[in-house]
Amino acid sequence: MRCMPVIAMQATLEPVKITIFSIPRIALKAHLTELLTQAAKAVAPEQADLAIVLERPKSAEHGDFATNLAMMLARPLKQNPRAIAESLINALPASHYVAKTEIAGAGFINFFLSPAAKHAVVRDILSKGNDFGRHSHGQKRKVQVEFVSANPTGPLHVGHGRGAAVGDCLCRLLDATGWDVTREFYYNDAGAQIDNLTLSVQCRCKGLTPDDPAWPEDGYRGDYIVDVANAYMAKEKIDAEDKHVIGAGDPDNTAAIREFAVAYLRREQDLDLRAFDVHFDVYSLESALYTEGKVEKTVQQLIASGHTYEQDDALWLRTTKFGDDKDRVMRKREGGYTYFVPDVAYHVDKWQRGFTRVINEQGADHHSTITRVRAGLQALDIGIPQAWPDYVLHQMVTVMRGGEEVKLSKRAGSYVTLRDLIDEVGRDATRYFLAARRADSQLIFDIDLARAHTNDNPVYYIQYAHARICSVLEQWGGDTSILPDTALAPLTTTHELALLQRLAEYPKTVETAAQELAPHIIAYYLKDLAGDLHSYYNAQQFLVEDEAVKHARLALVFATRFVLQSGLQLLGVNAPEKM
RNA sequence: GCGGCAUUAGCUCAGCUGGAUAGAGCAACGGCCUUCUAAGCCGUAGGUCACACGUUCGAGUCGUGUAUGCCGCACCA
Repeated sequence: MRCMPVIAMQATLEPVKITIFSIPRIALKAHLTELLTQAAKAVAPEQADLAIVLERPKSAEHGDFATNLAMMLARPLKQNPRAIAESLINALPASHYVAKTEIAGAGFINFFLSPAAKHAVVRDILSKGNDFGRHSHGQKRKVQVEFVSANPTGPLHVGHGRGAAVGDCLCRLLDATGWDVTREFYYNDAGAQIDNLTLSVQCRCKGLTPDDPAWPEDGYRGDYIVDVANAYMAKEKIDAEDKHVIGAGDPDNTAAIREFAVAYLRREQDLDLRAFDVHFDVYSLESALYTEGKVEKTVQQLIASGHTYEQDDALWLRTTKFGDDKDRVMRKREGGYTYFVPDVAYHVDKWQRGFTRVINEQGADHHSTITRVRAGLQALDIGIPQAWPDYVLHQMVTVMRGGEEVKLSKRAGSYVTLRDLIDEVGRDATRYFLAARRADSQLIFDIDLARAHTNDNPVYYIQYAHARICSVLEQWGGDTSILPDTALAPLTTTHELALLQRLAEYPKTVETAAQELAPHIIAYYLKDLAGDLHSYYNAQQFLVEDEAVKHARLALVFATRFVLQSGLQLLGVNAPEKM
């Protein structure tokens, strides 16, 4: 059958009568590592410090765990790897958890776990419920995640949507791994873009259109500007997050227009985010950094640090000392500060609030700010680490509809907004599609696919797996509280073993996704898990006559349901009980 | 020109600290509903992992170079 593997059976296999309540995957791995360490000590005492690597083979034929230890020892021992592998296996202590070992390929040692070891994960899940897969590695340390941070100059577009989906999932992942997460949104409500917004609204108030010769060159041309202008002229009341503004109705009152327009658009963005089920703990305003004197204070400290200089009537920061390719202007010739100055002040504020870990999720088109902000923080010399804060950058989103690209252009106003997507394809599908790709690769959002209620659509595929389980449990009608104590010995088919294996990988998957700040790993895992469930479902009946078999299978799918729920929750996607 | 990201099946994309025969989904073709929801399953076909060198037992993965695409390179944000 298999191409010439040397099978070495363990001397003692029998007494698996031992009760295994819960063997986390990691403990199993540690157990095998210990066995190998002892074997290595016997075979190659000189190489005792060699790190033992155990990995999960891609193919089930290669067992549940494999090690390349024999290959690593081949060179120092000057022996054939397969011969070394045989010696290692002979020196391996017996274990209840190991059913079989074999040598394969160039000298891999494959481990096949006993059924009891594989079943353990079901008990583990059913005792922990939705907590299965959660870790406490974060030790309740504080982490702040800043994301979206759109300028209040227009509705959120798809790019912001990607930031919202990815950022929110990051928060959920960090929370699941034991961090104390603060979600923060930074509004750039000061500066030139807001002046431009104010001017654009004012022009609309006065009846100008973008086609008019008097229309400002960089003015915002979108129709939403008309809405803002109309609301202002109609003296509407805006209830924003932290203040209430009433339109003055006077086209010449620039200050009033500015305040109204910003409040109006902030409210719009808040509503969009709420519809996306994304919520923030803290909203920070750029304007507040000015009014509270934090910008000025930072500037004074930078000057005091000696890293600034005056040239051409402007104030410069010597960012080249901190890895930038050229120095940057801090205070412009006409007096105002450039954007990165309040941004540095903002990050000083974050640091002083005690966030030793900060993650900024933003579009890759803002990449250049990273060096500048970090340089400013380093120049202050207040003990901030060089690589602080962390950044997660997402690449551009291209929206496709009917096989054609829908162009994004904020200034032109003809772009797909986040709200458009939510309305058209639904919240779940939008969130899934925007979070299911690696952040640093460009994303093509296919509206037609996302809104398809067919098996093409991975969102429904996953949700359907969950709904199927719920349906089975409902038809069974029994009390699920008996399932955690069910004997699992009847679970022996390849479908069942595959599902058990997948479930056991969940905690590691969550940990990896959190560590790498990569929510898409969860999305892919869920697709695979749903696939295992669907295959199982089609291959075998769960509600069978034999009570022992039925209960064992129900325990397995019940456990699967918890993991599907937990994973979907990490993505912020619903787990419907019926579809 | 400089910097960042990318390049894997016809299309959209995975591929964990280097490991065994590179994987899904869609599209194509062929099967499965008197049985727990066919929003599902099973099978077939589809590849010079952009290219070239290098590192080593072993490279899609690491290094250097080249090509192509996107993004950035303001006294905008």
